[in-house]
Amino acid sequence: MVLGSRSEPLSQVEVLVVDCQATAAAPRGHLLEIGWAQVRNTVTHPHACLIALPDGEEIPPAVSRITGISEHMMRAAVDRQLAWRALCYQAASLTQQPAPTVIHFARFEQPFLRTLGAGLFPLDVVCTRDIARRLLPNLPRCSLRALAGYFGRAVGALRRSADHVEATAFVWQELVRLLETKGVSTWSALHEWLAAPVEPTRCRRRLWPMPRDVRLSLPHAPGIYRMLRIDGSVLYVGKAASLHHRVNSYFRKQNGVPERLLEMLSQARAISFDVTPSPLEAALLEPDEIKRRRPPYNVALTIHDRALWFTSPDLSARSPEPSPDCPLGPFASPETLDQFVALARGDRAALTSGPWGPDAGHVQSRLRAVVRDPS
DNA sequence: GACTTGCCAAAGGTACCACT
DNA sequence: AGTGGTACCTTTGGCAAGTC
Repeated sequence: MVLGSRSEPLSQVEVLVVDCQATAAAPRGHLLEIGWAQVRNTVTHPHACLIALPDGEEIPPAVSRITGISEHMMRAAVDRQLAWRALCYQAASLTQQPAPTVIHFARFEQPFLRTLGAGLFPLDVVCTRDIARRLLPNLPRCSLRALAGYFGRAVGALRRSADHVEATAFVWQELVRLLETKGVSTWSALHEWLAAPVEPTRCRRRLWPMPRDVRLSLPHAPGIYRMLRIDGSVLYVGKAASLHHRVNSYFRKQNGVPERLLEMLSQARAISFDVTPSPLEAALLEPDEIKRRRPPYNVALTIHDRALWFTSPDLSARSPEPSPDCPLGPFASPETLDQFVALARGDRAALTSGPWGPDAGHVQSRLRAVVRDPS
C-alpha cells in the first residue's frame, strides 16, 4: 500500500526517526528504551519510553553509567509490545507506507525492532551513518555524536533515546540538503543510491573539517586554545607552549589517533585562542577556562574519569570534590596541588624540582590574586 | 621446459568503527 | 569493557605471458 508519492522531494518526505537503547547488542541484549519522532521540515516532540526488562535481567553497570538509566527509573518502564504498538501506530499515520524510517546505525536497532514485529515490519529503514559514510567518506568519524557536532549540534553526555532521536533528525535534515546537491532527491532515489556499489578507496586520507589555513595561521607563541563547533560552542580547551605546533600536531597523524580525539576533530570547524606571556601562564589559565566553559572533551579534568582535587582559598584544606570550603580547582593530582601550594607560598626550593621550573616567580603575583579571589 | 613476472580471486586474519 | 559486522590487508594459489 503506497499512500504518498515516492517521487516527493526528499526534504518534503514525512519520516519517522527512531532510536533504541539496549543492555547489549542483539541477540544477547534486551531493549531498554525506544524513542521516536515524526519529521517533516520540523521535528515533532520526540516520544520515548523505557522498556521493561525480562524477569531476572538487570541493567549492566556500564550501560547504566552511559545512559543514566537506573533500576529505580525502570519502575516507569512499559511492556515492550505496548511500546512497539505505539510506534507502529505512529508509523501508520505517515503518508507513505511502509513508513519511511531514519535510524542512525540501523544495524544495531533493526534486530530488536524486527523481533518485536515478529514478521510484521511496517518500517522502510535508511541509516544516516550509511548515508554519511558515502557523502563524507573522509570524515574521521561518522558516529551520531561526531556527525551532529560536525553539522553544529551538541549531543548530551548521557545516551538517551529522546536526545538521540532529535540529533538523528537534525543530522537527517542536514544530509538531505547534501543529498539534493548530489541529485538524490526522492526516497526511492535514495534507496537506489545506497544500493549502488561504492568506488573502492585504497588510500583514504582523512579530511578534517577545520580549514587548513585556520590552524596554519596560529602564532608560534604560548597560550590557550579552544576547539569550536560550527555554531561556536566550545569542544575542548587546551594549553600550549606553541599554539601553532600544538594545534597542528592534532592533524598530522593518520593512524593511532585516540577515538575521542577523532570524534572531537570530526566536529571542530574553528579555533579561538589567547596568547599568554609564558607557558606557565597558559597552564594557569587553562583550568579556569575549563571550569567556566565545561567543554565536553576535557576528559582529563572531569570528575567522572579520575580523581580530582580541590583546595580552600588559603590552601590549607583539600577535597576530592568542589565545596564551599574547597572551591579552587580542579587539580589533576595531589602532586599538582602541592606544586600549586608551593608556588603560592613562594617556596622556590620545592618549585624548581617540579614542572614549574624557573618561570615560577613570574606568575606568583597572578597566582596570589587567584587565591585571594577564587571566583 | 624451466623460470620469472604480473595479474586476479579467494581465503583468512586483523584492524576499525559503532553501539550499549 | 565488551561485542559484532565490515573493510581492509596479506597470503596463497592458479593462470597466462614473456624470457632464457
